[in-house]
Amino acid sequence: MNWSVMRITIKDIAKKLNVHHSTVSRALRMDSRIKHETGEMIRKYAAQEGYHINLNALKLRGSLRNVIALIVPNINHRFFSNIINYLTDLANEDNYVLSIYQSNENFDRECSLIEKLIQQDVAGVIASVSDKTRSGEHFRALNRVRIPLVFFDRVLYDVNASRVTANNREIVESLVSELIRRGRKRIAHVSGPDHINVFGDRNLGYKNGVKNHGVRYERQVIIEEEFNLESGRKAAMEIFSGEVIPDAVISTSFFLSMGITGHLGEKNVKIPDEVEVAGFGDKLFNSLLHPGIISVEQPEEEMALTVFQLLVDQMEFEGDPGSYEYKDIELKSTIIL
Amino acid sequence: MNWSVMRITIKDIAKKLNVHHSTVSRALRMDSRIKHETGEMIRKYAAQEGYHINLNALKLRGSLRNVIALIVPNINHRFFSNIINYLTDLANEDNYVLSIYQSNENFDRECSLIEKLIQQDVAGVIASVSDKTRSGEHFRALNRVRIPLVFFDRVLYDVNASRVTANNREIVESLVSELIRRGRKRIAHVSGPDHINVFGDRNLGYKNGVKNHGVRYERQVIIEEEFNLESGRKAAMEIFSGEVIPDAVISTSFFLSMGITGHLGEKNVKIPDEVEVAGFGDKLFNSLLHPGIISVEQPEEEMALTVFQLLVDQMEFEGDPGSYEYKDIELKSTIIL
DNA sequence: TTTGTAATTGCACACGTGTGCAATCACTTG
DNA sequence: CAAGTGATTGCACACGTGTGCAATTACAAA
Repeated sequence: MNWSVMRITIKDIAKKLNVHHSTVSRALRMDSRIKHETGEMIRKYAAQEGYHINLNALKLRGSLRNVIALIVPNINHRFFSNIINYLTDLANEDNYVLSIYQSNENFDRECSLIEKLIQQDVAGVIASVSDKTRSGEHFRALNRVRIPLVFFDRVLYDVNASRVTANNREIVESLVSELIRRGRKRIAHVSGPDHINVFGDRNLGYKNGVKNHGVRYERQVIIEEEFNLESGRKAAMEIFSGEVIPDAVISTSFFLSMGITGHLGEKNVKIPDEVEVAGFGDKLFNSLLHPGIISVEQPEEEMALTVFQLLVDQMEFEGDPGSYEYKDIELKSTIIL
Repeated sequence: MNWSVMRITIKDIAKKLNVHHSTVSRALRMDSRIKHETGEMIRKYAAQEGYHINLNALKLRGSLRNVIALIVPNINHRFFSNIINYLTDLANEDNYVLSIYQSNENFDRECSLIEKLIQQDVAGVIASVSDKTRSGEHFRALNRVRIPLVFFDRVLYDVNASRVTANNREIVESLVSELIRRGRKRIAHVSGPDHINVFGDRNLGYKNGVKNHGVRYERQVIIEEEFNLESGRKAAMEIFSGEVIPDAVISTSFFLSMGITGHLGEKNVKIPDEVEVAGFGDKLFNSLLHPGIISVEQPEEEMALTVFQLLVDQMEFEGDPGSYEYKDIELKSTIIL
């Protein structure tokens, strides 16, 4: 549709009504300097002709920056889609438009997305990085052009940005304690690679946990591939194939939990009697899957709120750029029994 | 961060290197008319200074339209997030950027989103409307400014647009047949209001189905509020409270199914022996919830592909605007036993 | 009527980029 | 050396909007 009939502009309106385009501009913006009568005539004509202001012109002039970009690894994930829900509401309340992008756990796409955001001159960026991302070099481009940036959940530490995370290490330590309190002796852990802070922290929490309680048994399976039913099943098979099998499993993701409980179900292992399963992932789905499952509820709403406030704080900061103090905030998750 | 250090532009580069900005522009675009040596010097300097092209300027000139906007009612929904996954890939392959927006089932937000998209002059719009939307008046604004539009799933018929839907009526008819084939005599239906095509079609399919088979029993509960566990529970309570209770239930949404099976579970009703449950919703989650559940699998990937092709077709159409033939395409869902 | 003042509108420029055309330059050929 | 030719670069304008300032108009007071 390149023939795209030229959209009507203030100049077109001005020409028709024999006024200057600046007069039209003022009339539409309800500038008090325009005679009421003239203004009404212009506004009426504009409405009748279906005039739409051109935001690209405003953005070019630098008089409009109303886009907040959100980059998530995968929309198809309760945690992220819940965060998105909260953020859209918050952005709308403050008259921002939230543009949502997903990297699809693809590093190159993350890079090109960032470049595109810079080129568009967005007002701010909120990001949770892909699981392939190991360095923040590409995000530093945002620093250079002074676009405010807030990481959440999966964060990077080699970039100037505020960060909001959950207390992943701590909560897994607590999970271990809780399981031990319940009499479990052999707790296994199915998680992701250390280079992603979320998993690294949880892995650390697991190790600390078993160490704190002087437990000998330690069994951790790191899933490098995608988290899905299949990888969860494979992990479960691996864990439960040896001679000494665990009596509890902590899983780092909903889909892994699914795979694990699926495998156990096939083997007729009773949950939670024989093996207790605890995991991250949506409370609702966890409880639907298995009433007995212990789940970690992440502070999603609070996280969205905090992220948004930090971003706005940065966007509205007026002082010397170098003097802005980025913040690292850790929120508390909850264990749902 | 209003102090936002002025981004470097081609004019800045031109000034530093004592050339005209048009020369810089050409050099960066690898125009062959620029002497190789000059070009290299310019590109080197630009890279070193961290130059980023300003897309807003390009968009203003009209020489760039690379944004496809996607409006969904709710991202927090497997069907939509799956579609989003497919669409992002497709858009990326064709060098479009997919900007995702959610109306949150809010009519006003849908309106203002559309207005914003027009103001930004996006290349095309893909939409699935909110459940509050009854008229397409606000979408017709896209027609007026000639922005290509494709509806999917929840569509409107009073707007010039292509439409891609699943065979909702037909598949529910088939569901009814299948249930009857399995010996069920009293099939209930839990669904949404008629004014949304998706539900209207399914409701019709249900009615046709029972009529086709000469079944006397007909029980349909229309949920006007949000679809969630609670509304599903309430519907189940309503259906199973009377004297004559059904031996099968068809549910129109995953969360409703959840609520229904939850209620039946509490009453110790055996699924699928005593009551068979069939429903729309993600195959994966349905089967996780209850192995015995019958689920309708919608052709998500095919739908995304079709939608995208129709949009591209429209965007690339060069003929007389009035002569473009919008298409209505119905895809086939599958019943998973 | 004249002057002064307030109300109203017009003018010119800026934002960053690309492009048709003219101008300059270098170099070859006669 | 002059002219012709091709390579290279500069110039001016356009895209749509907003704003400081100047210019014009209208109206009231003297």
